[in-house]
Amino acid sequence: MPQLIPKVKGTRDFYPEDWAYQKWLCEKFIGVGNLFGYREYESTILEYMALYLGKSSEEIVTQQTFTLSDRDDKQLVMRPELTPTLARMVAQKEGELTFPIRWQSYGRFFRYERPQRGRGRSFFQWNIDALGSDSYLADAEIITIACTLFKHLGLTTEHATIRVNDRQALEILISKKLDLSPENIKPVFGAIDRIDKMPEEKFRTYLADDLDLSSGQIDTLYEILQTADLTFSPWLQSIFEQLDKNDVIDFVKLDFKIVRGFDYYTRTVFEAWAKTSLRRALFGGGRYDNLTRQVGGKRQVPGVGFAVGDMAITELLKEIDIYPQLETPGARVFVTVFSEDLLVQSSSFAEKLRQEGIATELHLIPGQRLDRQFKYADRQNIPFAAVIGPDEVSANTIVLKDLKKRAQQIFSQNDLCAIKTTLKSGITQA
RNA sequence: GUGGGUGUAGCUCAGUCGGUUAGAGCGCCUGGUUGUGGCCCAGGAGGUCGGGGGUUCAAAUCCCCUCACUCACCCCA
Repeated sequence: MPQLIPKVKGTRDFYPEDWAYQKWLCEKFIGVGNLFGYREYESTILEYMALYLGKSSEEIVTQQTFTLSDRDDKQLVMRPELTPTLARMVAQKEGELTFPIRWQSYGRFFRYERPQRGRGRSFFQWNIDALGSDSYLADAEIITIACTLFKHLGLTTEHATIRVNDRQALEILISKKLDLSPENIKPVFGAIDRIDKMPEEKFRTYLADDLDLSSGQIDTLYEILQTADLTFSPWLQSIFEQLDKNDVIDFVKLDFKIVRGFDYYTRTVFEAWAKTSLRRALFGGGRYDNLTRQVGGKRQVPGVGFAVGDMAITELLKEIDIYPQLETPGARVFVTVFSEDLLVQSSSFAEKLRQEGIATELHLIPGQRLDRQFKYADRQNIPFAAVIGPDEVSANTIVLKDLKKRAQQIFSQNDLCAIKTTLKSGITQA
């Protein structure tokens, strides 16, 4: 006996009921995008490594990609994210696109990480981006879309929050107040999002020893981070005012500790976090104003967008108990086969129903008893069963049974009109 | 990548100071009822106890390795 070959670590199988959920989730995403006029697109899953080097997050590219070589020894990567691909697609056609463009995409992505709750190696991600506008309005629209997604999924400000920051303004503020040169600012930035993850003493030692900051600079840094308000960034102020007008401001707050690891973000950055025990970012995004040029485009096309993975958001829906109960669409009618010599009657009746557009299953196991056939139909959640036995054949009728209501009725085989009506309304009288 | 936990039937799990042929509930199959599914009754199938190695007269049980899952860290969707 051959061994059962396991599925690849960190990947998932989607059985019909699982897939029904995935489709539901996808439709929620795309539906929100459509509401704002975003068009769908898709691209390749395989990309060249060069597309990501120096632009994306270094850890993701060097340690968390599935890589392979093609037969010409070119290094290929299973896409870990979509934004560089989008930038390439835009750069390729920068002369013919009408800006601003609003695009969205839903697809599969791969990261070689340790699988965990809300994190796998193969996952789905919804990306939504606006390119060609350098106005704060584009950022406000993108964040509004994120909040609308929350609302459409049934999530409130109790469940999730979006933390927003302005990387550029914070950089200017810190380099000025700490008197740091541009090359010294990056490591300090990298350390900022770790401030809550270690005790203050330890963090101060780390800043002093590893980043060579004086105690005065460290005090100033603490002071800046603890007195966060919007005055440092007129840009963010405009965005927040617009979010207030869009009635989504309650989902959003300023947070200096959000800097994000992706190198291409230039200005606005944001992350959504669950407020429950789930310690996972639900989505993240920001403004990337130089990315098309970094992938070889001639023009600067400013962009802003974000990406939502399916796994963390699914864990959240489960945790707060709003994971939807969905039915997998199957047949409306199960046509039983009374005996093998009457198979032809049943199969031609089944075909007649299908020609009327009614989803119909014909019994497939020869010689099985009628009670088993009913049991099968019941378990499959098929609402109606049809019987054509010797009595029906001689009278040219069928028996149609409503399995939910446990009632049945006799119809002429030719009276498809009445049968169709009954299949919609159900059988009330036994 | 680092550190914990778990792995026994299709599912949920009992069973370890090592000791006959490894158990339960649910599910599944067959029959009771050869023209009717949710209940009931009777019977049945299904496990190399995750895999490999070791200790022992004897291993699901003890030891080592490995794999899978899982939680925390890291990072992030």
